[in-house]
Amino acid sequence: MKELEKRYNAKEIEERIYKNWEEKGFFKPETQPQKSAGRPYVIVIPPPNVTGILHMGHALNNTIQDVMIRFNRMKGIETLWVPGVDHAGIATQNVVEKKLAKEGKRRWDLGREKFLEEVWKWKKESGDTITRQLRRLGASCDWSREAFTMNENLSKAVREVFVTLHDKGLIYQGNRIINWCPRCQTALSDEEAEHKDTEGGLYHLKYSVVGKKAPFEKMGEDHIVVATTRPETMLGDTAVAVNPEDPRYKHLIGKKLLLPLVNREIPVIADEFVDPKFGTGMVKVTPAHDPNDFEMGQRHNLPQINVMQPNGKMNEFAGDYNGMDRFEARKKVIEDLEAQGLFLKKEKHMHAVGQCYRCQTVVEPYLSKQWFVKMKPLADKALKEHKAGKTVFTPDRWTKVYTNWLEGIRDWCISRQIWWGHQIPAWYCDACASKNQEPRSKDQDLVPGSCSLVQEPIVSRETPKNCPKCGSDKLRQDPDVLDTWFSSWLWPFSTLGWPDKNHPDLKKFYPGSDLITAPEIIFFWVARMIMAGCEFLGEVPFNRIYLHGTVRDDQGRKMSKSLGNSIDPLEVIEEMGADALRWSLVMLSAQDVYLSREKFEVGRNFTNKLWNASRFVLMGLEGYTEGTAELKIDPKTLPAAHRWILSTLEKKTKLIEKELAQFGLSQASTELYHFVWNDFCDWFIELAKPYLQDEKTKKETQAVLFYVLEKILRLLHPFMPFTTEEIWQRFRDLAQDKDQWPETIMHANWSGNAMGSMSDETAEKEIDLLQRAVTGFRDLQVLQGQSLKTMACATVVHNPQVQVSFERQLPQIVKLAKVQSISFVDAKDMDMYSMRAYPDFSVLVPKASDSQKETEMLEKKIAELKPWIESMEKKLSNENFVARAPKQVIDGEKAKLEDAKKLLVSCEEQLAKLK
RNA sequence: GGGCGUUUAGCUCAGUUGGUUAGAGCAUCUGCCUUACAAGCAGAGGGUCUCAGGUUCGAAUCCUGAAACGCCCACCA
Repeated sequence: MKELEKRYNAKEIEERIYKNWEEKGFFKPETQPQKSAGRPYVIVIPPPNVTGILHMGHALNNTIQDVMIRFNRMKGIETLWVPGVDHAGIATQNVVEKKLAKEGKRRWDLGREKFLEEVWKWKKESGDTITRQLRRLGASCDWSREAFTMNENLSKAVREVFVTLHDKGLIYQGNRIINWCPRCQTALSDEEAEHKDTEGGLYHLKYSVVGKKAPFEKMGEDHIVVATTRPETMLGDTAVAVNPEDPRYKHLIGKKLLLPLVNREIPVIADEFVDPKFGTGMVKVTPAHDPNDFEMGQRHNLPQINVMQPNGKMNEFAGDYNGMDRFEARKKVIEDLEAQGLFLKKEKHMHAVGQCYRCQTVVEPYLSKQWFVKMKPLADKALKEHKAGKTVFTPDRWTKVYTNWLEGIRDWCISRQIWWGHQIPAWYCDACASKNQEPRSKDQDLVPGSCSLVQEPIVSRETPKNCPKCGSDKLRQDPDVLDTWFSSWLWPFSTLGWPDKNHPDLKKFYPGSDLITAPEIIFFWVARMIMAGCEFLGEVPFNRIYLHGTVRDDQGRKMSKSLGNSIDPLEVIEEMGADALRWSLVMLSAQDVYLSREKFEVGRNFTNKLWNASRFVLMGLEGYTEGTAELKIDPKTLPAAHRWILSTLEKKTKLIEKELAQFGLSQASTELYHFVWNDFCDWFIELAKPYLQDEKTKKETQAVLFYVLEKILRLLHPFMPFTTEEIWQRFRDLAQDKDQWPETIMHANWSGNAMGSMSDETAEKEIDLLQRAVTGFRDLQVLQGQSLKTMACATVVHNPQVQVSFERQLPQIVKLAKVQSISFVDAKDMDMYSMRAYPDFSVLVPKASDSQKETEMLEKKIAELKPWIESMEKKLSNENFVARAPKQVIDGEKAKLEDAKKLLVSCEEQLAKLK
């Protein structure tokens, strides 16, 4: 037998073990030896960005998934965890653009094709990083099924979905106000604009009534005042609106105003939207730069004047401000208005400003032509499935977040003006375009956007060669690409071979079981996946959704690179091992995880504890040749300590299984922690030592140690796969029935093969008594500042039944309490001793020379007991209590009261004698 | 403006459908290198369960209200 090394070498062991697992194909469902007949357990990974690196959020998310996967695999359920990465359109493009910027180049300098080559090159170089890091974490994904959103098949799925929805009329093009990121220069969906409360200004501007000039005399007569947060957009104003019922301004409706700086005449219109109570009750209307104004513009048939370029600089319609950045223009507009006496004031104003979720740039509500998905019909299907109980959220509170969003769903803007992604499968015919050269209206010229052709596009699964109308081969594909999430929302089935409806993986593994992810992406991803599943497969893609906490730093801030507060999981792995990282994360994951470096010590210390306990057990097994996965001894013949640990093992196993079945990972790990550390290491190993010395009990003790620790390894394996595998292999080497043991602990049954019940209440009571007695003696020794190794101690026991147990455990108590001997004495002799009292018994040690401490101790105890007894008596004499409380509670309280009274009497007697 | 969450020991958090003197880890203090483990062992101290009402025989737990902090959503310029 190989002995375990004195120190656990995480790095060496973990790398070696993972390599072996993967090479042997242990992660594939196909190689799993024991499989039950039911449905398989399937998880799809939330695909990390292809160029990303592993951060703590990933570490937590993937640890949880791996625990669930390994747990189910060991339960004998066929298990598949599909891994993969996301092309992450904007994010990846930004990374590559930044790289180019260092060489002083922009993407347009290269052109589309060259640029995409660069991105693919970058993907090749860094694309493996994240999956390599997931392996380091121990993730037991089936890498043979690794997917990538830009793979051939996934791209095919994207086209299939686009065309299907288009044919159903659920995908359409529209001129709308969307969120525009001037830095990324693309449209964003509503979800991609993060609203952040910002203190800005509310600027009050004066517009003159046509024919009047500053200085003005009366507001509402010769001029009006509008309030705006973005004064530079006034250059695109095409009206001013008032509420039709507002008596102050009724007379102005239909009058013309002179828009300053650009000197355009604009009408005063009446619209219900205007809230008379806000600002001045007059609203400047800029249909091309504000969603509300856009709506109003539609209602009143107002022109839309776009005054901004896609990069956030003003355009030629902004007159003198052409070429100026929007924020610069904001300042200049105010300065110029002030010079003309048209700037009234600036008020401080808190409002939510949208920011690009990829680069934090302030987004601009911007009018452009984009592709949209009509979401209502999809959302309705998902809601129907939810009402049928098909989507269960844990924790439950997220359910409402999910359904509320679906109920108020808005159309999804899916086109992006970037290059990295799935190009939209829509084509325009240049020949047709030039033939029916419709004169484009002025309005349309004012609307930028890359797909602003008037022509109806050809939407097709296959790239068309010729125009179906005129036969020309001069087809141009829509330059836009699809939102990254447009491929992600197909993930649960595109990774399983869809749109091939007969793909064996799809047939076998769809729908999946659980989705495990962070709540931040409920809308982006979770809800959309469910909608896609319902729409295209007619079935929700997973039944349970577990949303775990967010990883934060110890001040509660989100971990992020820019804040510099992130802890690199790989550094932790390097330093303490993946198991330590995993264990710590799981234990902390009851809710949001607040991290600091020291928090990982729990995991490090625990792996170390397990390692050392195993070392001890394996050393103690020297010469033992009867190790088997099953206990071949009748538990009834064993000493109480042995029966107790077996009983406790069984109890805890059930408890942990229950927790894991309902995503109680943190609770399960805490139970395990205490079982292994306190019950097994602190008590059982210590109790077992003398039995190992004795030839008569040696073998049975070895058998129990072997059995229990081997089961502990199985229970722990989902959480700390590496350490448990390493140790388990040593047990396997030792096992007599080696052929009964699978090649890896991954394939061993999680709770061991079912045996007769080990539950043993008598043993549990006996060991509980032993523990309290030992603790009592230890406590007294410390209190008295003396070792009792050479002293005879004593005990007083009232209950004859307890007396029997006590006698049986006496040698163990002597040993563990480190006292010379223990004898039973009469209560009347108690004054010769110091005492620690318990309900059933008292432990006594010879008195210290000074009785000072002794008196204090007794007085304290009495002071504690008296009020308690009083309140308990009151409680028990309460008729209502006796009438309504359950019998067990009453009996328990009564027994406890009796014990306390006895105790009080003996304490008082002793105190009297002392004095 | 809506919705949600949190508030328990110095710190981080558990606390299962209300029920036997409220628990753990870290930190602190005391004593130990006891041949598995000093990343350890054995002990100790430390809590008006945010506040105010209510329901109940009984509340950290249920209800109402308040405060503080945090998160999500929202087109009031």
